[in-house]
Amino acid sequence: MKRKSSSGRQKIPIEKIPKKSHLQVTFSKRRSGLFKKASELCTLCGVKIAIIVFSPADKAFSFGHPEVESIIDRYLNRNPMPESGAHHLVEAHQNANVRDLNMQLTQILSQLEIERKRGEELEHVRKARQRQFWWENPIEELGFNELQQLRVSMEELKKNVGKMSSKMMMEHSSLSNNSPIIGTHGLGRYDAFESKPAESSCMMAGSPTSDGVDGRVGDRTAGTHSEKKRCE
Amino acid sequence: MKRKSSSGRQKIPIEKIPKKSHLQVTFSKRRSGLFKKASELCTLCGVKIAIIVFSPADKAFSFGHPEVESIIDRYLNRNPMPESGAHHLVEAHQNANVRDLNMQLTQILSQLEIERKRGEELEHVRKARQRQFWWENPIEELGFNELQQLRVSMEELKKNVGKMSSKMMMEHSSLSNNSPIIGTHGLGRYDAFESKPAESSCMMAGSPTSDGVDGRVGDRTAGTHSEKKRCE
DNA sequence: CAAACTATGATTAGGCC
DNA sequence: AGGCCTAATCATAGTTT
Repeated sequence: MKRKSSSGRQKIPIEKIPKKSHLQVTFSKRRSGLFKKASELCTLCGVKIAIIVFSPADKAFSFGHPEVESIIDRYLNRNPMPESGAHHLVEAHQNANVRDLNMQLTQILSQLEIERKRGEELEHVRKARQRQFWWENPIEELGFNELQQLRVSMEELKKNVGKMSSKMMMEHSSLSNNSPIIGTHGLGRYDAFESKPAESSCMMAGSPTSDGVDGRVGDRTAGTHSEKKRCE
Repeated sequence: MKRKSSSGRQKIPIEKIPKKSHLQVTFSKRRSGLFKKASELCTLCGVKIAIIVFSPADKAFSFGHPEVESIIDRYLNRNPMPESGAHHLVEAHQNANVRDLNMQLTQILSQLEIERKRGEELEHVRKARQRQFWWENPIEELGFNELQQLRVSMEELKKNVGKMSSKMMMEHSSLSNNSPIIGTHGLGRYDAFESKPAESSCMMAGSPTSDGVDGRVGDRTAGTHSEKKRCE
């Protein structure tokens, strides 16, 4: 095996990177980092930010929340009065595509953030639950009433999972290639008790590699609570 | 002596900070961090960057190398010609992509919501199970497994969408450039920002600045503000 | 060779002064 | 606002594909 696979992050002097390829990589990474920071600042403090970057190859990269143009506009004429120039509508429409794109992107990013939090919350619940499972000490007393109730609950749950999984498969098959998500082999039957035949279509491929949640150090923001609702 | 003068840096969720004073501090710190990052990116890669931030109190802070205005100008000056047919196609394509992304995201969100509900149900079941005896009911385990698998799948999907989203951002960002303009402007001569933050290129605009307000007026239509974006 | 992943240490920022 | 102390996050080099 290897023991010391890398020397870790090195300090580099803040001066122009001579090596072109290296520069390109650094540029990409740092640009994303910058945009990410900006986005965080946006949501944390609820402020408006616009960033324009001209790459070494003179490409324009921009980040804007809510939109680059409105912020620029406000900056240029520090006159935050409602715009009345109707004659600019034509021009505005011409750029509508780009602006709309930006806006949608902003929304998507924000939604993604929310979704990520949800996922983490779920995982937390799952882990806690798992722990409980292990810890659990069987009690010999069991009321028939409660057992039946539990049974009903499980049936419901199973049904729901089945429905969901088939739905997911449907939607996924419409997706593209690089989604090694749900396999196509059925797990056969797990209808250990009264089950509807309809749900035999529920099949999940266990992908053991995808549980890298704990392995990744960065990128995960552990939301602790946040019961928030979506904005339609 | 001191034992543990602080608990160290804590993780905070990326949502709007409710406490006003805290928000102000965070804003200041992160803003300088952002500007510093930008300056490093400037120096390292020799690129032009302009950042405009409107503080919670609506003050304008800006960072620019070489100057905000020139960069803004360049950014704005590169899209007055709509009749290039090729661009139209590209934009349409990207819009389609984004729409598609949005659609998928919506689906994911709704699925996630369902999953969350199931999670709650599971929690309920778990609580019940704590009191009950369970050894003869394998169905529960199966259901749990399925749910786990579902979660894994969702995570995969989420990652996928995240990647796509980022890719879209990159593509979109680089879209707005298509005309090679002047690139020679003697950048790369400013050395370490970190030693002296008060360089000429970094200016915090407070209030006066009179600022000739060059002819750049208007050109904005959608004045959507952040009020409606988030539901807190 | 570029993209992706990992290990690791530099850097940032949250909680307190 | 200005530091200190840490933990969280990030950037980088090395490695892999």
